[in-house]
Amino acid sequence: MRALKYAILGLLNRESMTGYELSKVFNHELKEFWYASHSQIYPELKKLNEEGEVTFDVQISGDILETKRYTITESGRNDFIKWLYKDETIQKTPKDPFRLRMYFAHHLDCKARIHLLENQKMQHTKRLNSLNKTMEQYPEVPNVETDRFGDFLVLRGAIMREEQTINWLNECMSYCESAIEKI
Amino acid sequence: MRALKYAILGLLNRESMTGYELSKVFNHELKEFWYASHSQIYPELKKLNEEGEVTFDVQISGDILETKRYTITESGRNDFIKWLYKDETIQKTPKDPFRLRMYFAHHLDCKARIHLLENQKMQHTKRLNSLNKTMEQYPEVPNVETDRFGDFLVLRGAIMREEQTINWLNECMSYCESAIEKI
DNA sequence: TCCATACATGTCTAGTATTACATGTTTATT
DNA sequence: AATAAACATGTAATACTAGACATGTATGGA
Repeated sequence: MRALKYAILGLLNRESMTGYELSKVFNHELKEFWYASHSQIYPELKKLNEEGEVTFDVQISGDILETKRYTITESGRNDFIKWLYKDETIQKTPKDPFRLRMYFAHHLDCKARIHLLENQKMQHTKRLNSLNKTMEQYPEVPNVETDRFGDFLVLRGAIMREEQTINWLNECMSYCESAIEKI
Repeated sequence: MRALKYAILGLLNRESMTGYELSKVFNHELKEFWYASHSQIYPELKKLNEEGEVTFDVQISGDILETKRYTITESGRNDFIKWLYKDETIQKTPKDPFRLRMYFAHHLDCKARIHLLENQKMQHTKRLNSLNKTMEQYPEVPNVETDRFGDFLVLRGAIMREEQTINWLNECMSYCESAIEKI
């Protein structure tokens, strides 16, 4: 599948970047649907270069610090566009360790369960707030032809995902609470 | 983290099972939040046995076919319960290759984009229908003390997740369609 | 001038996961 | 009697990912 390959090609297709810059993008703008650490990015760039998908120029920052600025090649661009059009089977539902825990939750007393749920809710709420903050940059739907449109779509998706998760957590808590009241 | 370890221990804590049976559970009941293929399960069972978390009895099905029925040990049960109570940091948002694709979608014309979105929607709708079918087994919320309660919670979560995904796909399509109308 | 933070690039190891390889039995249907 | 599908258990090769290890430069503030 090599999703990382296409993620990198897609970004380089916007503009030439260094490995370090790619790394920052993965851990900020893209982090709601893809991410990679520098220990994955540097080897992948090396491989893409060997495959002729990207080239690089060595530049000097300051006095001696070398940086490699990578640029997508024609072949890389073709591969990227081909990948973009591919219809795909939906992925398996992603693994979720918290849901695994809740699946076995009847071994916990209700209080412990609610505590775990509250903890999750707090963290998801934090994430949602931060996403909503980012959304303020988009007072209206960006033009479909710009790359800001893609940003906007996945940001909307991330917000909806967090809201839905919080709804689920609330529902779980209310079930547990109504069980306590029955006693 | 070893989530697979605890998933297996949790299931064996319900009842003794063979590797083959575990494999079926992972690919059916648990598949909305965890899964594993037999090539992961058999080595993990071997390891858990070496660690003293599970024991097994060899049984004969039919004339000569040997099957190993695994049982959780006291130590395994303790480890499992300890894991169950652990508060945890929420995981990173799961990677999603389709959202990655949508992020770069402005390179696609609107028709192609809608086609991809429709394809996703169809598949998620199918999954949602099948989940709703499963939900028919639960005409009411099961008792909190039973393991059916956990089943029910994660099933509700899976349904909400699919509904939300479909909402997002619809929203994406409507943005694309309104862009076509403008022309 | 010192120090902290950010910039910048890489490798290595361990853990996790997927797919293919490999083998054989049992049961139900035709 | 033949065949297909399900039962049953494993290993090997490959891929992916995270975290630690390793090294050094540049910049801005105290």
